[in-house]
Amino acid sequence: MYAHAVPKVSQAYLDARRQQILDAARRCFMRNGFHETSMQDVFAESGLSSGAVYRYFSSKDDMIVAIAEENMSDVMALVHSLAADPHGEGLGEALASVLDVIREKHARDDVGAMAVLVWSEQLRNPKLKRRFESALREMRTDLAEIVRGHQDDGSLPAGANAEALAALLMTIIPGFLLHLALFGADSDDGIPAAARALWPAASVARASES
Amino acid sequence: MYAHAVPKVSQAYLDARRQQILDAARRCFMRNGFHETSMQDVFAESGLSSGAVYRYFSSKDDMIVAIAEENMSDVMALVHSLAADPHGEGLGEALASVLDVIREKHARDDVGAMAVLVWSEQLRNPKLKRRFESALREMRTDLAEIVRGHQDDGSLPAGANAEALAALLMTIIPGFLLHLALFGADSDDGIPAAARALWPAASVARASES
DNA sequence: CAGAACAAGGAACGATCGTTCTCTTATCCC
DNA sequence: GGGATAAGAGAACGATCGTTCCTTGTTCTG
Repeated sequence: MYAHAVPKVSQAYLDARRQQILDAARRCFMRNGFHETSMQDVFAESGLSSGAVYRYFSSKDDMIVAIAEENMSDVMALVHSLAADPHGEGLGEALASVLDVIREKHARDDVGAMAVLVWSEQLRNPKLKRRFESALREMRTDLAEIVRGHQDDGSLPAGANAEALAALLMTIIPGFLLHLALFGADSDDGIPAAARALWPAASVARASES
Repeated sequence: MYAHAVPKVSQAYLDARRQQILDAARRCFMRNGFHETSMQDVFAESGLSSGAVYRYFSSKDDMIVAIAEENMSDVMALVHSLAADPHGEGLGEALASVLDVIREKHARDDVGAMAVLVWSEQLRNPKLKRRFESALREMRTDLAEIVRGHQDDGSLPAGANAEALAALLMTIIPGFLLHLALFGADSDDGIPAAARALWPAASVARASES
């Protein structure tokens, strides 16, 4: 006769508390890394007790995975939305706008530094590793499609393997994330601009060949 | 059990012991990361006692820094030696041979995975951060010189900022290291080949423009 | 051959770790 | 409004951490 297993507080309340813990944990992890951060640090930062936190996360590892996946899908979404909508311009323009958006996101919440933490964690956590592998593969597939488009219009060498070209171009994204983590979002690299210069729009490329 | 306590001993002996500890530590760190590895793990892996290990390294952090710097300068040396001797071919060929050498080194001793650990550590360790920053800057300067050469022979756009182009190309190296750490040295990516296709030697580029 | 010098061994330390458990407080339904 | 129950607090736990320190054994020096 358990007609109603009614919670004592609203779902929205529970969600808010969970997010409050995740936000605090993120700040801690960003400050000290996953394994140099103690649960006591998270309790203090969140303003909650161990009992409360352990109600929402069954272990420290659970929390790490939750945050890692959040960061992973953030970057994924960024790249995917821009890859799906190729802006009509050249490959350089597409790549540059991905990098610009990543830089903005890094200025807002240090996505580069968190990415580095996640890469390192993923080496040891099989669950994260699987997620990360499939995320990268998916991004590479998206990118290969774009590469093929640019091979057709002549702005990329037609003979080359599109998947391999995509894999090469893909490495620029983690490389840029590391660059941001190291030098900051304000660093005066002209990396996106360099991408635009290196792979100009097809019409420009054709014009300059005259 | 073991050859007990060796007194007054040659410098070569001391160096060998130190290296024995570093090698053991490297294996441990590779297996479990820096902070998930305990000193007890290192004692066991090296076959030495805490007393012995602490004679050679004053703290765990000291050991981490020693190993991180070793890995950093390994990669540095690899890239530098190939960058200094540009092989006469195109930019793609130069980049591809750097990547090939890095892949071989990864097959031998997991340089990609260790690099990821170091990046993450460097976020929190100011000493490592400084070393890493200056290492990257140095590599970028080398690379910018090469870029300028290829701008002069027309295989790269002359109008673009050479430093920024170098910074963009640089991101490929950590990106590739991460790729290796994730997918392994045997993964059937054609990334070096893609680099060759993307930036062929100047003569080839000129010939294909006909 | 005595004993100084010193590398290596390993027990032990206090601190801190992640987690559990008990108790209090707040909220809901009837 | 009272009983049931969930949320949260916080003391306490055993384990394990990095490190210290005293001992042991060996080879060198004089």
